[in-house]
Amino acid sequence: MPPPPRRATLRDVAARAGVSAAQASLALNGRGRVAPATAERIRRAAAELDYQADSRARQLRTGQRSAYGVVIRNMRNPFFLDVLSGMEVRAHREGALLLILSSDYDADREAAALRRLGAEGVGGVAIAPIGRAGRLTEWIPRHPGIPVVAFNCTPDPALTGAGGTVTTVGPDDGAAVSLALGHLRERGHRAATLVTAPLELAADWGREEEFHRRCAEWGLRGTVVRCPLDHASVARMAAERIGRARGGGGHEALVVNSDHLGTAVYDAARSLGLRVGRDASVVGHDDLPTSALLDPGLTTVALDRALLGDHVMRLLLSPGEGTGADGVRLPVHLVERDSVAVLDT
Amino acid sequence: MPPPPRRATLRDVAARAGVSAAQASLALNGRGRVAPATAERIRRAAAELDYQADSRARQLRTGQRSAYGVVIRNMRNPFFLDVLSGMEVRAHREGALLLILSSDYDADREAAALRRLGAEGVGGVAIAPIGRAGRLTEWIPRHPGIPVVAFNCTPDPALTGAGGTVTTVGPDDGAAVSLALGHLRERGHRAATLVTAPLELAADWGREEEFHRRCAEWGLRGTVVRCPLDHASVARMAAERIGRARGGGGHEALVVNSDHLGTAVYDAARSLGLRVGRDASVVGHDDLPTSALLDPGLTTVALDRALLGDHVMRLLLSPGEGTGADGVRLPVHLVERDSVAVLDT
DNA sequence: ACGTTGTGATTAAACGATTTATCATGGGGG
DNA sequence: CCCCCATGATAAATCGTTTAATCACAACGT
Repeated sequence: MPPPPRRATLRDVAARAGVSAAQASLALNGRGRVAPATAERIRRAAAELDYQADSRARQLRTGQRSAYGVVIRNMRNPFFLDVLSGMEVRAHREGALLLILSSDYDADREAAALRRLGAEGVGGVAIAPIGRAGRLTEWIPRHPGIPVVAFNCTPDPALTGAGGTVTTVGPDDGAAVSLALGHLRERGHRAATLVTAPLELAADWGREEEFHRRCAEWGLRGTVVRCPLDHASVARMAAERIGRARGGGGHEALVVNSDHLGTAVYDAARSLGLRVGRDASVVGHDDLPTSALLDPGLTTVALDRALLGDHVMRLLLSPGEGTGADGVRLPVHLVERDSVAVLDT
Repeated sequence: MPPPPRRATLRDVAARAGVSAAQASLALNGRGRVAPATAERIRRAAAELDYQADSRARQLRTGQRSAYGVVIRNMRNPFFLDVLSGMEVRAHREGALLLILSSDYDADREAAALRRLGAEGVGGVAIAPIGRAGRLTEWIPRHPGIPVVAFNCTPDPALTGAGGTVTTVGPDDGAAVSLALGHLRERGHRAATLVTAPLELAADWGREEEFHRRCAEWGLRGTVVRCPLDHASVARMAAERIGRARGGGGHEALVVNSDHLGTAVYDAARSLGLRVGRDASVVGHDDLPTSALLDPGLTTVALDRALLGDHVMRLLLSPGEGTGADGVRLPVHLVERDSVAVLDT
């Protein structure tokens, strides 16, 4: 009986070609001095055995790395899918692999994921961090030379100062806020509410600062409310605020950081027997596929998600290339639909 | 100047604990005979250095594998996102990692992805195959002992017979077709059209066979049309068919294999100035988030996508456990909305 | 006093690839 | 005739880990 078949190894190829393993390696990588005839024999042997170098062994020896880690906040948000897709396209072009983990908005899981990726010998880590800097600041100096790209968050000096090559890429927070607030202002609004995550989870505090600045500049009454970013919590919070505003003869205009939460606001309005775009206003973020289909359509601040993914991957593959101190800020645009009421002043 | 910092290695830990690398390894893995005091010293050293065993080296030595490959058809379909999410949850519980690649409906890319995963030393491969069996049949015998789970496709004898541990998990095609056709029949339809991918891409031919069987059984006029499964092609095809049916005084009822394509039918109807659910009918598959928001709501055959992912991952981790010859068929249910017209006969 | 047993530690070999140093051989030039 | 060099091939070290084989040493029984 033949031995149980196993994947062909370099020795097998060498043996079949009647040559040493060293020659086989050199020939297949086209590196050393190998007689043309021998090289050909080796290549044929490799082809016949369908030889493929064990990537683990190779990487162990050479120290090079071809897998890249991606830590996202959760796997159910279509937003990430498009980002991943953008990353995948470029990764495929460069022969890189993507290891995908979810932190699930949990700091411990995030830390565990990072540890794991470190052990796995990954060539870089793209992460949508939760909270400000967090455990990432500890990880970075312990993994020197491994580029980190933080995406979808505000550039954090604590991070870039941690020693490694850290780049941040995300939407241009300033522009996003301006767009949302500008739109509200144009439609006659004098007040706006920014809905953001609890302090320990929020990674886009830049947007918040920008919000205050703009409100001051434009004389809007700006409020920031922190709220767990799940559907139920946001719906509850929105219902409460919309109700209160209406009671006082006012009008609640919410700016939420995802279209997912926009729909929560719709539900809140509906539960109050009110209609978004008339009795209350929302501006979302991301322009998800569902947003155009809502009734009324959700006005939202959008960016090219695949482009975001592409940038992330590019920065992972050639770190720090052509980026300023505060990373890459991607252009955003407003998708104007009907979720913002026109107020006559 | 101190040497450039690198990740701590087992030797470093051993050195710091004043002991040999072997003892360090044994102590950290709790395997051999090591004095309690020494073990403690080693553990402390490891903790101080934040040591984490290099997974590549370990796997090279032990032959164990902890990464699993996932080859999906394309990354932009939210369907896969939920499947991935389901996989990720279980993978995380078992300490497994997910390597995600996209075949992009291209046989060569699929083959390349498989080769790559083989070289990467994955512990198993989950794949949503394109076409019937395809290159997968060559890959399997060359990678003995590596479980393969084909998902979202009809069980293929060519695959299960290829030597390895191959399991198929997907929706119960029979039930899905029955549900769709049954619904049409209840609403007075006497004819139905199944839209499916071109032969070389279709992985769910079982559904087609079932379609014919049911149509015969229920006396429906069943047509199968093959069509590239992108929005434009389906829209064109649908417009053509709907127009023709109407011209002949009939009514076109399409069964499409994804809600993505359902929206293409909506567009086709709209371009003809017609309304789905009245002038033409569609039954989709998957119940995507957008489907409920369409106007009229898209009637669709759905399954629990996270459960699918969970099954896939479970079968990857403990191959062949409690599964019959034709794999796991998941229950499906009909989400009844308004995209199917009621015909009075 | 001496072999036995057992404990705790070390040495060394492996995993599969890459790469440096070494070696054999034959031809050409002095 | 001898030396040197180019060419093509090989042996051996290495990456970081695990693990089988070995070893040092003390305690113990007879």
